[in-house]
Parts: sequence; structure tokens; C-alpha cells
Amino acid sequence: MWCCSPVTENGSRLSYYGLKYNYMPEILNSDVVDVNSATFGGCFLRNTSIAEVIEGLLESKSMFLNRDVLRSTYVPEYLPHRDREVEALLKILVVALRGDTPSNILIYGKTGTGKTAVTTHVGDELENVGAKRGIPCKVLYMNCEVIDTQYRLLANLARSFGKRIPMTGWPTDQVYSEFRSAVDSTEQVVVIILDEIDKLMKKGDDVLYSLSRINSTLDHAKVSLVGISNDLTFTEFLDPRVRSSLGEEEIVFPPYNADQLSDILRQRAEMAFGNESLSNEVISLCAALAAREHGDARKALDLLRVSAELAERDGSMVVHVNNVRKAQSKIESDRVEEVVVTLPTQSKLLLYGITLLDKATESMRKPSGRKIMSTGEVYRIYKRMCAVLDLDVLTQRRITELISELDMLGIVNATVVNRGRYGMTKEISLETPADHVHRMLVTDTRLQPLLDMKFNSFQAQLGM
DNA sequence: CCTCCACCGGAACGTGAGGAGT
DNA sequence: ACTCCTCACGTTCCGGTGGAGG
Repeated sequence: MWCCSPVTENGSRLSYYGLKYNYMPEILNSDVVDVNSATFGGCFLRNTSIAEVIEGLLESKSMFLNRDVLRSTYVPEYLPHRDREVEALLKILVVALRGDTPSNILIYGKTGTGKTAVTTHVGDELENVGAKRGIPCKVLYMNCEVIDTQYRLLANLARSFGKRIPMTGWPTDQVYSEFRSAVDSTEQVVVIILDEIDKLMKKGDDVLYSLSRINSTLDHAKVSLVGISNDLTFTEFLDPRVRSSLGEEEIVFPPYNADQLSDILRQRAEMAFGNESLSNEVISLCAALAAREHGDARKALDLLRVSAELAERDGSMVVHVNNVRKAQSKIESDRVEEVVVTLPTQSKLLLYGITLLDKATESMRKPSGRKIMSTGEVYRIYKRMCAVLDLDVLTQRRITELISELDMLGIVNATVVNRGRYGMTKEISLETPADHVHRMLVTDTRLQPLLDMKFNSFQAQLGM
């Protein structure tokens, strides 16, 4: 829980949730207050009512003019350092307004390089101009991370033409023909943007094959596909026919450098804060930190937003460099926490086993000090833990897959190595400090019997 | 040079939940 | 109630893999 102590108009500190600023400095000075460990009991709202607290919070001045422009979902009128990409995309898609079929396009670029922003921006403009000129042109945006199966994609496409498709139950072919007939019901050009198209690939490329061939089965309408991916190699796994048809045109979005990120942040900061709420150093630091992570504008914006929010909660009207540092660690730990808390039980158990092995003393360590474990080692611990919890034991094959998933989520690092005579295995190490992960896992009551055990007896029981 | 270890990971298949149509 | 479908999650089978060690 985040605890703030805002300043009221007359300058006095509010006692939020009854915590008197002077009485519990250690709690208020720390970033995070653990509700369970803080002693609220006797003093809860003794001197202020919740209504008064809310009034006070609303009256306290905010440094934000507009918070939402710092969210990555916000698309500004002008996208700095993306003129070339906007122009390239426009040149390809503009033929839609002449009633022709635009070439299918594949757009590549790492996360936060402006692919989605540019594409949706261009798509919106295309629709607007089309509407003004009375040219029927429809742009549909689908995020394949959310709509991640062929059925859902086709169902959503059909629904955007007013068709009623159940959540499940129909054969995929039937949904496809519903969509096809809906599209072809009138003369129009339809541009389908498939964001994170590589996520769809995992479920097979049949739907992409069908969509890329749809024009040959249409009498009135014309369909063009725009695939967006942050994986440059994803077409390698495509059916060659789909690959050639989908990638008629390709646009690559290069990552932003630190200077470009600074420009982007300055543009947004002007809209978000208006005045001199933040120094040049803050913008440079956010830009530099994000540039280090493959020039990710999303990350830069998140950093700036969270830094400002942290500063605001401290009652400050100015963002400082130390707010950025705090924001960076908060973002990372929030990300890990979200991932760990939502893991299924078996994955949590597996991760718990990895943290225990990491804590175990006799260890082979990387130069970084991280313990390296093998799949076999982890699996043995996992099986013993299942016995303690009386859970079904998954096969090693499945566990290998779960380890790979943890690797993809960035919680562990797993690399396949060949140890010659000693066989092939994954070398697994924790990416996040074991204690940190541990604290998140203890919130799961299903793991309670394990957590109740003393570490030593636990090690003995698990044969560590 | 050949063998062998300790797995990896693809493929095919099974199971059960859950929604929709008949 | 039954059938048909998708989908998530899991299993079994089995052909690799490639370097240490004989």
C-alpha cells in the first residue's frame, strides 16, 4: 500500500489513515507500508474523517495538468522522429482512398519504437480523410496478444461488422465465412492491423493464410493486412506462401536513441506538466535509462510518469533525479510481482524450488554471484515439494516447458548447455533476488505447508 | 574416433471445462 | 440431454544434441 502525506492549503500535514506524521516517521519515510505490520489499530481516523482526507487530497495542488499524456496508449498529433515511417506507411496505404487494394505490410521494431502509435495514427487519418471524401475505407485494429487464437480473431473481425458470433462453439470455418460475407456485403477497402502478429503464430498460421488469400474470394470489397511484430525472425516460421503474401512491403522501425527519447519526453512533459516541474537532468536520465533498454519510448514515458507520481506523493511539486531512480526500481519490482502473483500453482512451486536451491549454501555460482542450477536438480526438488503438498507431479517434459516460460517472463534465466559426458541440460539462475521472489510467493496459501516449515528442516526433508 | 550422458524439444494425442446448437 | 466445437493443460514417445572421457 502506498502512503502519502499531502500538504493542505494552510500548509499543515494531513494525517492520512490516522497515521500521525510525527508519530510514525519510519513508516512514512519508507516507500511502501505493509498494512499487516503497521499498527493502525487505536488511532484509525481519530482526528480526521475519510471525507476530510479526500477533500484535502483533492484540494492539494497537483503538478499534473494532464496525467494521461504520459501513458504509452496516448497517441499525440505529432510523433517526433517518426516522419520517415509515417510517410512510408502513408504512401503504401493511401491507395485505399483511390479504391485500390494496398499491399500487405509487415512492420518490425522492438517494443516502444512507435510501431503501434504510427500505425494507428495513420489508420485514423486514413479513415478520417476517407469519411470526408465519402470513400468507404475501414481500418480495424486487433491486438493478437489479447485476441490470441484464430477463432477469437475471426470472431472479433466479424463482430466489428455487426455480426453476432458466440464466444466459442462454432467451427472456425463458419466464423471465417461470416466475416467474409460481412466484408463483402458492400464496396469498401478494409485495412486490418494485426498488432503483435507473432503471438498469433503460436496457434498456427492457417488464419493468416486465409486472410492473406481473402481477396481472391471477394467480389466487392478489398482487404489489406498490416502485421506488426517485435520479433524480426518470426516470418522464418511462417508458411512460405503466407510469408511472401504478407510481407509484400516491409518497414523496420529503428530504436530511438537517447536524444530522440529526450525530445519525445520533452513533448509529452510540456503537455503533462506545462511548466518547470522537472529539470533537464530528469528528462535526460529517463531517456538514458530507456535508451539502454533498446530505445524503448514506452519505458521512458513510464519512468517519467512514475517519477512524477512518486514526487507528488512526497508532497513535492518538482521531480528530482532521485525520484527517477526510485521509479526505476518500483517499475521493475511491480513487474516481477505482477508476474509471480499470477503464476499457476505448479509454476509457483517450481519457482519456489528454484529460490530454495538458490539459497542453498554449497553452490556453483556465476561470476555475478548467482547460483546455477540444472533441470534435473530443480526437478528433483520439485518432486519432493509435490510430495509434501500432496500435489500431482508433472513430468519432466512439462517442467522443462514451465522453466522456459519463467525464462520468457524474465524471472529466471535458462540457457541450454551441453556438458559433454554429463549430458545436456538447462542452466537455470534467478534473475530476481531470491528473497524478493520469496516474499511474493508467501502470499499464496496453497504453499502454506511448505512455508510453515523451518528452512533447516525443510532442507533436510527435501534432501538438500 | 566412438560412446554415452542427461537432457531438449517436436509431434501426436488425451482429458476435461465450457459454450452453443439441436 | 446430447453433440460438436475450441482451448488449456498435460502426457508419452522418441529422435536429436554435442562435448567429456575412454
